[in-house]
Amino acid sequence: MARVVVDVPLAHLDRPFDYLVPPELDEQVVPGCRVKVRFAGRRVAGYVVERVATSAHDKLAPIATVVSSEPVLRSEVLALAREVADRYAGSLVDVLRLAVPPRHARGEKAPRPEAVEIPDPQVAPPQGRTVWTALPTDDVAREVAGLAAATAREGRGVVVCLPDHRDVQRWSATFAEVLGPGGHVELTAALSAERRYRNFLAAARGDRLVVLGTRAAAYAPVHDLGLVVVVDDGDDAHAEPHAPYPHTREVLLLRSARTGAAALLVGHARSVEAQSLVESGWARDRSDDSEHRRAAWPRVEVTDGSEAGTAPVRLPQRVVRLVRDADGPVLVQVPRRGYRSALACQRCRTPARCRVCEGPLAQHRGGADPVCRWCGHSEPWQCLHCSGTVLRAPVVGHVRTAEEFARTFTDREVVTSGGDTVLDTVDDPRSLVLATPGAEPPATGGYALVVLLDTWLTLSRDDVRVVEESHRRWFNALALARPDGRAIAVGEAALLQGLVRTDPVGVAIRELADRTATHLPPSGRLATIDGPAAEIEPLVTQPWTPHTEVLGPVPVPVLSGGGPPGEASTVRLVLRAPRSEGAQLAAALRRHQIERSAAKLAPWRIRVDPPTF
DNA sequence: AAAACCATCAGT
DNA sequence: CTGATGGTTTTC
Repeated sequence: MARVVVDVPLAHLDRPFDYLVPPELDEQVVPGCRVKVRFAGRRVAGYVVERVATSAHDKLAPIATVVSSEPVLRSEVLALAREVADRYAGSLVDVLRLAVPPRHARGEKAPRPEAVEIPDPQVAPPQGRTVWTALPTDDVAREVAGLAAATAREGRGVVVCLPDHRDVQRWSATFAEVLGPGGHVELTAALSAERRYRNFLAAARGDRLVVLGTRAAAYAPVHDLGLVVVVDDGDDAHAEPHAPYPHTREVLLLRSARTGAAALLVGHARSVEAQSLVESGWARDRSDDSEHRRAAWPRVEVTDGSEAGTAPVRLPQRVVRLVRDADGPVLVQVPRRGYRSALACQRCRTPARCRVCEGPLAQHRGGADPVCRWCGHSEPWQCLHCSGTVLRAPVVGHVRTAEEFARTFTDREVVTSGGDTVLDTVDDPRSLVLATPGAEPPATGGYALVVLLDTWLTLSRDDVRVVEESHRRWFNALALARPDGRAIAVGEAALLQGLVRTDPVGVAIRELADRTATHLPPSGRLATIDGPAAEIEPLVTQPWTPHTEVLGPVPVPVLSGGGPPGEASTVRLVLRAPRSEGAQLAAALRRHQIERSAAKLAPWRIRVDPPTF
């Protein structure tokens, strides 16, 4: 007999089913292989998870066919996927869809790659768990490649996850240098189906020990895992957009915990989650003191854009002067337009928060009382700081930034990077690059000057993570400056102290304290449930866990491409629980989904610890 | 989408 | 009590 996980998404069928193995298939049915079975009259795909001698069930159906004997679902990955599904109140097969790429027959038949010898990097394999907040002068890719080489030379596997495939390509070049040709494989969705499956199999078969990839690579079936690395874990590309919405950092931390593999979170900025791991003692802190930081980061100055006797301008004279004086490429970071901005006090610019739950406020019609986006509470607003009663919603006009810059700096080669035209690198010293956050191309030798425009606009985003996320973007841009480079930010100095001191850890410490005070992740556990108002409203009185606090329901902002028009309105419930009750909360959410799927009702959309909400 | 399950009821 | 019937539930 064989225990089979069937590929059906229904929550109440999220468990293995037993099947008879016909004698002629006996040798082919191995744990981890793909099979087809008859399930409720239908032929469905499945994975064999175990061969067993007995079953609690008496009338077993036979396995219909073996798709392939290739064991693509290793037991370590299966256990990880189960843990991820439980943590996020989702189904195992939903996680397996992320973990195991589609089969490609040609890729499976292709000859296996030859064994290679990895050069000795002359460093010890890493141990324990580390949060490394790197300086611009650190060659992070090369150092991580060295750690990977040291681990692989001991016969142990390595998984390195980067935000997007552009980063993977850059790092891959460095890995090829350090580990030699064939020392590692890439695993990203940008690869062809065949290439992706071949690389996956190279890891699954133990032919390659080092995997470099994007979020799906977190489940790479490398043998004897020895090291997991998450690069720039604050980047929202690490958050999986498909149910159950797992985050690469959490997946790899779970994996490190269950296998005992060393773990490294590295980036130029520090996420509050990383800081929380340091403060709880779970991970070691690797960061630099202010003296080393001053030497390695560019000097940052702030200008508020106010010229003598005039209103603040977008491109202050001080910035124009620095750009004119810069002898080398210049990077100008321009925040993307189209953010939903948070409401703030017109007079003192203090962000407007709900008096009941500290949630962000939204104003649906001008002049109407603001409504809390978390708990729905509404009342006339008054600023807690200055008692002002007028709210402002920062709005930015349509500015043709590139044209404006080309006119101002006629001796510069003005280029843009962002949206669907992202530059890989820049090497003309006359270049002035206008880039949106995350799309900044590295310049050969580094930038002479980095300009951060409109920091007030970046900071006005309506999002719990604004401060953390803004600083992450700024530090990543600043890290592209050359060692003697300079930087200038246009904004309010009082709000940019962490930036001026180039102190990513300080920013993370303050933000984490803030999260702790409001019982938000990572200090607390948070979940959101989206569903039809009639179904969600009764949940308000539900006893979730002893200390779960229920906020809302509130209308779901905008469901882009969601349900058919005219469908009953969707609302969102927000649940806040202590971290210690996280598993209990996820289990309670899961029980609702099971009940619903058994009753043939559409599942609710449930997110546990969403990066933003 | 088939099979198993279950309640109901006519006919003994 | 049995067997036929039809709707519901389960899904190995």
